Amino acid sequence: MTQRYAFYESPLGKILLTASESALTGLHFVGEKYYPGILPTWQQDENFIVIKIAIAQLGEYFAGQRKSFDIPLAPEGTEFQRQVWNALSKLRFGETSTYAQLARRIGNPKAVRAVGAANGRNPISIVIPCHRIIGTDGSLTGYAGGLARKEALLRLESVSAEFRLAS
Amino acid sequence: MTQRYAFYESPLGKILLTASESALTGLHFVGEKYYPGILPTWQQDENFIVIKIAIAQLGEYFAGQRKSFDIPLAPEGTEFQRQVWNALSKLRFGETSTYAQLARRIGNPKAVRAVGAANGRNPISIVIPCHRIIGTDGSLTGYAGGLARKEALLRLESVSAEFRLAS
DNA sequence: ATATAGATGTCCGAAAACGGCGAGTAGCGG
DNA sequence: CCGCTACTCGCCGTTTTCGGACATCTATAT
Repeated sequence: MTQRYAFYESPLGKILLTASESALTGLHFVGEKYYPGILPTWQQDENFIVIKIAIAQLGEYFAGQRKSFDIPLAPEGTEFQRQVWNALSKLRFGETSTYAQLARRIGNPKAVRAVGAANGRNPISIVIPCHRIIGTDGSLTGYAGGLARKEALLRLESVSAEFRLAS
Repeated sequence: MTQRYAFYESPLGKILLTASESALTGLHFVGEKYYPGILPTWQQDENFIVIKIAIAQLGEYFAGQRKSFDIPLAPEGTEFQRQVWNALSKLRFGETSTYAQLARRIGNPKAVRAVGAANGRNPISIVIPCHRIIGTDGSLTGYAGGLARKEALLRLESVSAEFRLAS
């Protein structure tokens, strides 16, 4: 399957975006744990419509001026993984939840660790907000892009949220 | 057919060399799996020209000072076996390949096991470098003279190869 | 002719190892 | 006691590993 891709320089590091014919399929920090790399058959195209939209909305997001994304998504994964990612997508800007809650939400309350794994394999970071999931005890526990980025994202969202409440 | 023969004491054990009128026909470790033995009609002669050359070049090879042999060869075997041995001879010092690759090389990609068998029946060890063939997964899998000798030969060549690169 | 064995490689299923967790317990200091 | 940390153990989907069953082609022995 041929894919288009482009890079975006975010405040947290270079990001690789990949897209199929009609939807976003990947969003990874360059060099992160599950960084997919680029296949020779893919073509670079920062003007492809889906990618263009994504980059624009990411810019607004990092500027604190966007609280939800509106991009067609097509994450590839197993049935279970898509369930998790679906539930993830329902979390709003600034909201956090726990692995256990997420497991309950998908009706599989004991699959806590499996949820953690699926969370880690989220192919579309930020847009599918896997960074909003923390441990029951409040610790960050893990992030494919590194804990520093997870903390930064959460701070960005909490600051903006507080700002919204205060204003 | 009358044959001349002689023994050579190598670092890896005693070797029997046999020659026809004008070419080398055999090179076996004494006691190895397909060791041919000696017929009463053959005559021992370590000064026969072909044998003399072979012994000299073997000495240089084991000393790490020779990377290819220049001896007239006359291995006896079926059409298929000679194809395999021919392909084998094109492998250079330090190079390794797999049974599958060798099968492809002779245009008979599915005859992997047959290639293995033909490989094992190689009558002129070392000079026809059947020891340079390993399994696709990297395992040594087998050698008529015993795996220990195969490993020793490969190590000798790889060490020398590295030395060659480093110098 | 026919059957069998061999210095392989591929495929498929079972089994084990591995994680971005949580709950429960046991030990420590205050 | 209370709070904290460190540890063990159960849970569940995914990934990796491992083992056995074939496919396939010669050469050799019946």
